[in-house]
Amino acid sequence: MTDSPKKSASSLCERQALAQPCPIRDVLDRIGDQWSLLVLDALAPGRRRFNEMLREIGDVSRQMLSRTLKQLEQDGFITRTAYPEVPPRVEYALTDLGRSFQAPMGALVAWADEHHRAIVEARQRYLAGAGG
Amino acid sequence: MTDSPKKSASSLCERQALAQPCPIRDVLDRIGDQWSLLVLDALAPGRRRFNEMLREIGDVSRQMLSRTLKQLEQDGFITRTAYPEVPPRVEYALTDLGRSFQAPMGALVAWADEHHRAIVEARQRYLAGAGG
DNA sequence: TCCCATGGTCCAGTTTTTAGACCTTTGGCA
DNA sequence: TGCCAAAGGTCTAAAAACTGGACCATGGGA
Repeated sequence: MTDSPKKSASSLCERQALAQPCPIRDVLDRIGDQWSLLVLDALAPGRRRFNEMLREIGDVSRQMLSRTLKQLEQDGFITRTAYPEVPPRVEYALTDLGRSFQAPMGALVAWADEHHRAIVEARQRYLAGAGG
Repeated sequence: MTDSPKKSASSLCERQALAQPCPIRDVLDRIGDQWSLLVLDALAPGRRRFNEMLREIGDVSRQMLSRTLKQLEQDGFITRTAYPEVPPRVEYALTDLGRSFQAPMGALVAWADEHHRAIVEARQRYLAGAGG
């Protein structure tokens, strides 16, 4: 085939040909990183403080948690409320937008839960057959 | 520290306290990287060759595409078929497992599409208010 | 008085990702 | 006959991202 340009339209953008990035690529850049989903999930039950999330997630570094929270706040998924106390208290909570994201995230989690076994098995098969 | 165990049960794992990682963390580690979702999506319409995907995704490096494909194959999302031709031809395609993943991914994409505007607005609000 | 806790930031060292050269083999073209 | 292109990767060096831990300011408790 001669590199026909008729790449059957995919749901995600084929490329950000235009300066304007496509919605999905744009969103994926945020929630597709290592921590965003975990953070969003940690906030699902309710508001949380910084160190609380740090402990809860467990393997996220302060810097990444800080950065992730900042980005999620920037994109309107969460709110940040700082109380002028000593020691300082800062609480993070989901916005309506953030809560609305729980539906697709839930679908993802459910899928993962349901198919985890199949994945583990595939992995073992692969290692048995190709990797040793 | 007493490490109180009363962290309100979240849908994602709180921590991989046990050697056995929780399903979701495990799955997220794979599809939560920079490229997996894009690759999976590129394969949604049908089988694809390596360089084809490289061009289609556009901003993925050869190495990362190669690595991502290998991992997705390892986890049973896709198959790799090499034809003994010259120049070599290798085709990648979704497995049943991979196809089953399109549902939750679709939910994610739909959400992104629907809420992209809100996100962009939130971002602008944030910049206007806090960043300059 | 000293230390801890809070929410971050900063720094240095490590890991991951990138861009680009390179590999192998055969066909097309001059 | 000689040279380049194409395919699907791999390798390397440099850039970027991430990590762990120190550090900041402040007030309460030991």
